[in-house]
Amino acid sequence: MSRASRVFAFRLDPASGVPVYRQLIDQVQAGIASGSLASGDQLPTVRQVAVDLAINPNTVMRAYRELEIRGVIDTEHGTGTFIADRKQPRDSAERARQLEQLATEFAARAGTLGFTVQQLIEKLQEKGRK
Amino acid sequence: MSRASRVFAFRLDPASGVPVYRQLIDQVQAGIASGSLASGDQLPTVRQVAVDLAINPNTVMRAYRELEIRGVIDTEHGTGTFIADRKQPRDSAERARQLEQLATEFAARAGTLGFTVQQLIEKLQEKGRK
Amino acid sequence: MSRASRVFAFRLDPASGVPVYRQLIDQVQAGIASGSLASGDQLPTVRQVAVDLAINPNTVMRAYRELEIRGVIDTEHGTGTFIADRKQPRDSAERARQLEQLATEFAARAGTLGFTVQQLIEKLQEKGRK
Amino acid sequence: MSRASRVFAFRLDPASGVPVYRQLIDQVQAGIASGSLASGDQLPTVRQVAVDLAINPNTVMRAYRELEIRGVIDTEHGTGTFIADRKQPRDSAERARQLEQLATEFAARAGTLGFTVQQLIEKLQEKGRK
DNA sequence: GTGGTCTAGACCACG
DNA sequence: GTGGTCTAGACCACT
Repeated sequence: MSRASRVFAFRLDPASGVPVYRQLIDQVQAGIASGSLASGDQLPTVRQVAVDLAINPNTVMRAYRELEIRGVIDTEHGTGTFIADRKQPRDSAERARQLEQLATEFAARAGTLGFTVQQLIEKLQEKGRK
Repeated sequence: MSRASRVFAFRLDPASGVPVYRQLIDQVQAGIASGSLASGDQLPTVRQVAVDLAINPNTVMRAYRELEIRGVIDTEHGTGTFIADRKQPRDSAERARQLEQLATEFAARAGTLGFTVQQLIEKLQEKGRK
Repeated sequence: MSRASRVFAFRLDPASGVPVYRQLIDQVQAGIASGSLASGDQLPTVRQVAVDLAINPNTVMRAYRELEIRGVIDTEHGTGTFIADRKQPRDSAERARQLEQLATEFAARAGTLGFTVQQLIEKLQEKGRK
Repeated sequence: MSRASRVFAFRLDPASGVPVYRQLIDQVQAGIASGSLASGDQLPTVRQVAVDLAINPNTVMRAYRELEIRGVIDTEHGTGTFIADRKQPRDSAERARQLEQLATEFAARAGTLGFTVQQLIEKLQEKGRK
């Protein structure tokens, strides 16, 4: 299987209460974190996503635009939308603190919803394999 | 420790994009599913929740109202709000959805901060060992 | 005249070819740079701007949203939109370079359009006084 | 130095939000207004501009076409593109608009970078003295 | 009454 | 064909 044939696909959860554009943003960011999206990869076109998910193109564009403002993607007018080069990380002490905080909050949220940390780790690993 | 002294506490995640009232509803349902809330348990008052979380009482009221409509809680005027007797089916599909959503959200936030999912998993495992 | 009575007003130039939402963004940023907008100042409401300029509220919201993503303004749901606290500047060498570059580009653009730098300085001073 | 050897060069500002074809049109008009372009002067070819600015020839063609429609330039098939004979009224309103727009844009960019308009003015004056 | 999300659909800009 | 801007209008969330 060639890498180029891999297609990034969005999925919506209409029951989640999370706004559609936000789900799209989260999935791109999660794709980058899990390694399924890398710098230079092309995202599906605005219209393609709109058709696939049966949503309005404007909603897709809004998500892509916000990702562009944040520097996560580059859009090239008339060409397509691509994952941007990762900007260099900040100082490492600050980063270690951020990771610690994220993990702590994650564990707390899991507990609140009645899941064990182990269950969540497994779910994360599953996402990484996809 | 008496059961009645157990305090159910809500937590909000402003970064999640999930509407506040929806987070409240989810946490009550999750508490029931996980066993930390059982029939007859009292929920904190609308005012108490509003003060604790620094949100508008109307928002809390709306969440409680929707839970009452669903038959999840009983509101006894002048007394308080309690988990209803009615058996709640442990909606496993709903719980799977919440787990999925939580994992996606944190993978996305890891990506936003420039971490990989693998780094997050390692941090969580490290915390689990402590 | 009390400071609080000062009202920030947008103006559109329909002949400029610059997208409306972009004109709004630029005017907020210019207002901050010129000192006519400061941290905590409230911007006119989305609907008010839409009515004043006879444009669609969505266009205004788009401008405000982009400013919020960039950290220039804070929006408080149900309350209004406010100029955010200035985030601390970066290291001074980098900043001096940026200012130098901006001034150089400014002078070049002025020349291309057939204006003298002096004319532009006067226009900038005029904007600062408003 | 012969007059014909003078080269008219376009400059693009990708940060301005102004459409490319519009920037080209403005610069020709400004060149005429400021006297750096006069009747009979030849403009660079469509291909040359496209290569220099790394833009699509169609974009250049569209700008030239619009200028021709306005009577600002004459396109002589197989020969080149020239500033038209017809007297161009020095449209002072249009030039005032451009000056205003330029000042607003740079004030906005100063604000984005965390500078005040006053700082920008001082830098410009400093450059002017050199 | 404040901002927020989404749809439908038109028209523009760029390659 | 790609992305971009704007309008009109509905319905939701929060104070």
